[in-house]
Amino acid sequence: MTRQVVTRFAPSPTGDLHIGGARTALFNWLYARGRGGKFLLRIEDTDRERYTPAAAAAILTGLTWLGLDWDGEAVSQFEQRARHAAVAHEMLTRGTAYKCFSTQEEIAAFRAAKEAEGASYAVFLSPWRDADPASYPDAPYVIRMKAPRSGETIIEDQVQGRVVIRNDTLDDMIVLRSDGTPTYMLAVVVDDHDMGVTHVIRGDDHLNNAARQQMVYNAMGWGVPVWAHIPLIHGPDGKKLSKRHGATAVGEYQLQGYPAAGMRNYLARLGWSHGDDEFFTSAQAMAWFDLSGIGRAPARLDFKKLENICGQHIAAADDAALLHELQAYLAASGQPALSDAQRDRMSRGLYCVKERAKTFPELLDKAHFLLISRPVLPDDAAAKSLDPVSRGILRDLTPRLQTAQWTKDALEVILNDVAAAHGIGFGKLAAPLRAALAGRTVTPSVYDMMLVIGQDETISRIRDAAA
RNA sequence: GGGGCGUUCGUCUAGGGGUCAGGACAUCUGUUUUUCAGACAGAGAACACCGGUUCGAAUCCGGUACGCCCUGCCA
Repeated sequence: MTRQVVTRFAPSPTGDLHIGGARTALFNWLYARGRGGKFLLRIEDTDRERYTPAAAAAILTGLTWLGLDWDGEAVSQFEQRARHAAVAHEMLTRGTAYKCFSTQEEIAAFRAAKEAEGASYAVFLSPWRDADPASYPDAPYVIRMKAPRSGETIIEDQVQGRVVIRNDTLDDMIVLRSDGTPTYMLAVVVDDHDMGVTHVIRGDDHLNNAARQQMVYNAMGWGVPVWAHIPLIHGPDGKKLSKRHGATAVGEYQLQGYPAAGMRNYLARLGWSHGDDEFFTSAQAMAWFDLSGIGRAPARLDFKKLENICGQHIAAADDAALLHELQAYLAASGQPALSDAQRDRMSRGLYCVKERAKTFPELLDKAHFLLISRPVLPDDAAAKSLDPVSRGILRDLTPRLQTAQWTKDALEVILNDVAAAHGIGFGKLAAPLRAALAGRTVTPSVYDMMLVIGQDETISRIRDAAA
């Protein structure tokens, strides 16, 4: 019988949700959700000096915006510290860990001595590893894992393959500090075990750590989870992602108006592939996602591709859902909400603007003609199309429009007639009409605009411009 | 220093002994005898390097270079 899949995302709350972390969360989410499993969240907040509640909240906000829902309550690693300490002491009684009374000065001296012998670096070998408890001083101590000194530790990684690490390159890592608090290496293992995590999918910066952690599983006699270490994301220049590359926090993407579905699609495709599929829904991604599709090389962020994918998602979105997300964007970015009238027009006109927008700001810009109210103020370029001759043509147009049937076919006949009557091509008529209707030179089709804003508004706007 | 991982068009990637090395984004060039925007069509563009195994290597092996990660009483 196969166990239910349980994955987790375990960020440390040191700031906003990082784009790389977001992708790690996405992979875990996709893997669990695609298999009817559970996706858990744990905040690695054991470092109290760096912990801030605001940072922890920012991570939840980021995940929520991305649409990555987790099962149950987010677990606080810090709150499990008593359990961690208990496990460290159990390792002591099992003989898989020992008390080490070496001070940091002694450790530094040990290394200095080794370096003097020629080694530029040496793993610390504690003199207390096999010491008689009777010789223990009454002094602070740490608990170190009694790691195997020879042989090798093998990580069967679903992404990296079989990774072999010689045990003599690893030291007896500390599992419990002298103040009684657990270290990360102990805490992750205990928490993952306690939470029933079956698959650990995380950044490959943890690949080496996996060997140490596997030793803890073994020391406690626990089953080892399935490992999958995914490569990190780099900036467009191939260097490690940093503030210098612009947006690194998912919150920034939200503020820039990228749709969440597009973000998920783009992020999923970064480092993972399903043949040549580029554009897909989250439901498809869940069905397709598998560890075997993850690559081993780090990927770079490509904003052009992100935009392209987002544009496809906006174009394919259901109008009502799109309008809803657009309003959420407005609220999140601190912009004024849509009035009832604007929302009404938007829902009628979305069809002719959504195919040309890659982000929400762009969508808003393309929808300018249906957001504004009279009088329409033409921008400089549009004003040039409204010369005296063109205004005369627009004046000839209005009577025809007043008696027109408000359908595309009927309007097409009228516009062509008027253009012909003035001996000009359709384009020459469309330009001033566009300027009158939208005050812009770049707009949806003039027919769509007339249909969406309606007969009265169309005629009024033309009259305003022709006056 | 030691250890681990990586390297296919500019970018994301497919491909895992025999392929004209495929797709997507981006770029360039065309087309669009009624619309700015765009849409469409086409083109250029890659197996890091050096050896080895093999009839045959982008694919397997070794090395080099470069990059990243780990090497904390951080996570």
